Amino acid sequence: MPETDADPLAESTGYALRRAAMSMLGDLADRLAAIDCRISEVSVLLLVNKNKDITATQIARALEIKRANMVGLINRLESRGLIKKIPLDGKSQAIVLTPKGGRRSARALTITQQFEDDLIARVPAEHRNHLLPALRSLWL
Amino acid sequence: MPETDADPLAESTGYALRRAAMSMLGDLADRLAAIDCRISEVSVLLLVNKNKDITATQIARALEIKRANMVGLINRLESRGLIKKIPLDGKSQAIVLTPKGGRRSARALTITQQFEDDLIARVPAEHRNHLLPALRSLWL
DNA sequence: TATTGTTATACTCTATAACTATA
DNA sequence: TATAGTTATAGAGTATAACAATA
Repeated sequence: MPETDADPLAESTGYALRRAAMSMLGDLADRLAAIDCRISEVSVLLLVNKNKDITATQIARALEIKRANMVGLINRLESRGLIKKIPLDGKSQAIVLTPKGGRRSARALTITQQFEDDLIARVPAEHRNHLLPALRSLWL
Repeated sequence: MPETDADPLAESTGYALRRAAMSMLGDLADRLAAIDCRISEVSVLLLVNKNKDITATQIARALEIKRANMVGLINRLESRGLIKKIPLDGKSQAIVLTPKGGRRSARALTITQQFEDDLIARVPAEHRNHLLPALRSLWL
């Protein structure tokens, strides 16, 4: 059976970057299904946990999510009782974790840290310490 | 002005991988707009150019695209006169480049090779040779 | 029976434009 | 004037289930 010749994609760092990211995101999404959360939702929970009285706009800037797309994300977390909104003034509102959200955030942190350990363990030792700096150099 | 504390995301290889891939894909998509092609379309053109009489199902396997999602992709390329379908038997059909598709594929290759060079150039020299093998180890 | 191509459908993520109210 | 939150909308990628025709 003749295999397809994937060149020049096979030698492409860009293509490998996309495939590695897709693979990684699929794995992480599967693990986060255990706490009924999407990757984007967990990103918000962890960020809110670390930053008291952060606003939706600040979250959007930190995660490079468009403000318009924060609305559904925040509302979904709020409707599940994981976060609540607290008015800071007439215009801004802080996003804070509820007790339930705090517990969910803690579980999310456990899962993501284990995920991170497993991810790094798959990289051969001689390349391991180069990966994060290399990725950061591409992270405009 | 207090900045947001993005930890633990800031130290996460998984997060950096996602951000690097998103940044890279955005850059590439911008460059491919010059030849009015999406990234997925160019992937198909380059693959078809390298593999004579490849079928849509084989393309789908090589690029890890679901067969159902190949239909629109192939039809869009066909309606623009870049590829044509040639029956192999009553069930399978080869996807081949038209002359116009061949020229488009050549331009796509020039753009993607320049893109690749620019991408690699952004990685500090001491990490450069480690990136591709590290990514491949994560590419399940 | 398994495979190819296809239709239909749905969900996620991303993106822009424009509106309201407030700083 | 600029910013925060929001609405509406659209495009792109990805996913599954199911079907007809053919190997």
